[in-house]
Amino acid sequence: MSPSLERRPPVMADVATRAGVSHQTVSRVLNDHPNVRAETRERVLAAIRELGYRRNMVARALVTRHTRTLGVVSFDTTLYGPASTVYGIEQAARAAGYFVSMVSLKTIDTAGVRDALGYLAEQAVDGIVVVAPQRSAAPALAGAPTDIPVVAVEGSHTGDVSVVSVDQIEGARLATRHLLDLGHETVWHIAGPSDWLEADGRIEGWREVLSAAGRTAPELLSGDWSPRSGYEAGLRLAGTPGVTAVFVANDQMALGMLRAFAELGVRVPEQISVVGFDDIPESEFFTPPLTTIRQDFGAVGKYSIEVLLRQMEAGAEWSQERHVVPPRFVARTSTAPFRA
Amino acid sequence: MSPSLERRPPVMADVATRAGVSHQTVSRVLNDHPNVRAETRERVLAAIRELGYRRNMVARALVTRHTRTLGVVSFDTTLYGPASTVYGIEQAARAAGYFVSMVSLKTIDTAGVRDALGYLAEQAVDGIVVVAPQRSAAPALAGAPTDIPVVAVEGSHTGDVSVVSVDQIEGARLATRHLLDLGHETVWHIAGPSDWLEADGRIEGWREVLSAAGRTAPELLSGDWSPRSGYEAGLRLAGTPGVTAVFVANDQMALGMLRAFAELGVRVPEQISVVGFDDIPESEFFTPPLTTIRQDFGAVGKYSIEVLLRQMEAGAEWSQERHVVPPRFVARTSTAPFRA
DNA sequence: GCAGGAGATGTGAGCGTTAACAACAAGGTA
DNA sequence: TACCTTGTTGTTAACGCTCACATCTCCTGC
Repeated sequence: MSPSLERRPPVMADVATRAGVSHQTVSRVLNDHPNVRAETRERVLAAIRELGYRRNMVARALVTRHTRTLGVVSFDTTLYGPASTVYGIEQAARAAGYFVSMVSLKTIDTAGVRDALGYLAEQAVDGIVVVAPQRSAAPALAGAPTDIPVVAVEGSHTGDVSVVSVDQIEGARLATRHLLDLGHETVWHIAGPSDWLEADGRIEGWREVLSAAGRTAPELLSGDWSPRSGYEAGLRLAGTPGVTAVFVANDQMALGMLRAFAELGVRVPEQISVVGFDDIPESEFFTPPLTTIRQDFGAVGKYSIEVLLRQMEAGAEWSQERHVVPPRFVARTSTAPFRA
Repeated sequence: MSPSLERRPPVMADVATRAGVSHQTVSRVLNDHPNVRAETRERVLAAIRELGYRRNMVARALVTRHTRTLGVVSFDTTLYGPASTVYGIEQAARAAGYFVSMVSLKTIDTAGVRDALGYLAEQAVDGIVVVAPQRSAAPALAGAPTDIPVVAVEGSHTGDVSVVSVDQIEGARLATRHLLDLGHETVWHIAGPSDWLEADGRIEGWREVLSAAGRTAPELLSGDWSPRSGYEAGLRLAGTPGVTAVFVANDQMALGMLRAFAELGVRVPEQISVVGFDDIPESEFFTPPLTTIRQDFGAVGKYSIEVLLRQMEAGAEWSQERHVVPPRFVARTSTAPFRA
């Protein structure tokens, strides 16, 4: 078999031969090195075009020790929040000239996160963003490989990794305060799963505003973020006397609650006011349109890449940063003044 | 400066020295080569553990010409459909021992897809899945690099790439037939954006069933998948006499329509029956719960990886495959028999 | 008119791994 | 005993690129 039959993609040396220069000059052109004569550059570029040459990033990475790839570890990217965050991360990363290698975890646990970090380290990514909103991910982050910069999104502040997150406590404050301002005596809360840091923050903000106003916090209910769990909480609340205002920890559970209330003939907002959290695209069209707290997931993704790039530049002695994105109150028609 | 201060991660040669063997033997152990004495293997593994050695996949990729990375090009992974599909792809890829490099496009156009494919080719991915449901992506796929296997998800069947998709036509048939079976004289349809192949398929199935039943198809309305566009279509339809059944091309637009009907006092399903498409997690809790067509996005992702891996094994002469995932009718309470 | 410097290009080594082949020991067969 | 097989290990050469350094040319200034 003739070796010429083995059609291999052209390499730098082929381009060099064709352009009548050395491979090093080709490299210079490709890397925008200043000291190349314009005419030579043109000749090299022409050869590249003619041969359909594409630089082998693997060989390049071997010597530069940079893959220009960032790793992203995330939990269930089917959910709107993680999906939006990862989308923001990906956009920002590409804008900065980086690729993104994804690892989506089905369940977040220390071993899962540690494995994911291990995979990515082996892949030699230049940096890692971990979107791990559960408390159980923290130990894995604490024991992360020290030679790769890591940024946590919505993660806990333990360990020495930088964190970018939405101010959950402030969001909960906004929601609770809004309901109190409408004249409600107190506000019920449907929390997220107990392992989630976001759920914690929302409980904290809710409790804080309530006690600052001298109100007693009602019994805490909680769900698992799903519409169904909100539905079940709604069924329970509808049978509880004296409930006039509910702050639900996310929009999907709020949707389930609205459904439960509709089935039982409880009118929203006339009888009970409901506030959600997240502001998913659907919320505006719920029945009734949901008053909620908007999280700017895109901004979170963007900032996480900013912080990560900064750490990558800083090299060995990066400093731990924290970036907090403010939430925003979005008024719709699922809340109304309290009427006895 | 002493060179020992330059703490570099250990390489294969370090492991070899420590274990008292050659680097090639270390390589053999790492690659599960059979011809290594058990005792030697143990010694090497011990050295690996002690040194915390991790194989450099970049160097490996340079010589094997395989990166064990798959590229995924997708459109707006914020949407439930693409997000779920990509999630399925990622899970299946990792199960098969592959990493996933993501490129999310903000808008799908020929240039965007071509660029994305170019990036991934440069990254030397072993295969590419393109989730490009728009017709305008097709030309880019047709001119895709021929040396990397490509599978299109929900893509058009032109060109020589393999395609995995949900049977959109059949889904539309199920929806339309269901409404006719309930006694409705005809069925209105709110289509998706005209550039989307899925929108086309749903129109086709709808038309087919209608004409097979000898009914005339009403004027075709269309939206952009967003709840708002469904809301606007709903406003229009509510003012149109004789509308008793609507098949909406996705659940989000159906949500908007339900909202419009609620505002105008049109009762669903008593006055108008509504069927959606997708079965997003929220649909079950709409007011009323939405009858819809479920797409198994996870299966689509899984099959796309299966097909892709098959093509990668086949090497140069792979054959074009098509895999169609059947949709499923999901009955809820947004539809009812026609009552004059 | 020639030293000195700046710009443009080429040469050789090395990144860390796997592939191909060589080498050697141990055991079985003629 | 000689010989061939089989298993185990080592040696050397790529893979395609960038880096450090060498070389050569041309321009400037005294």
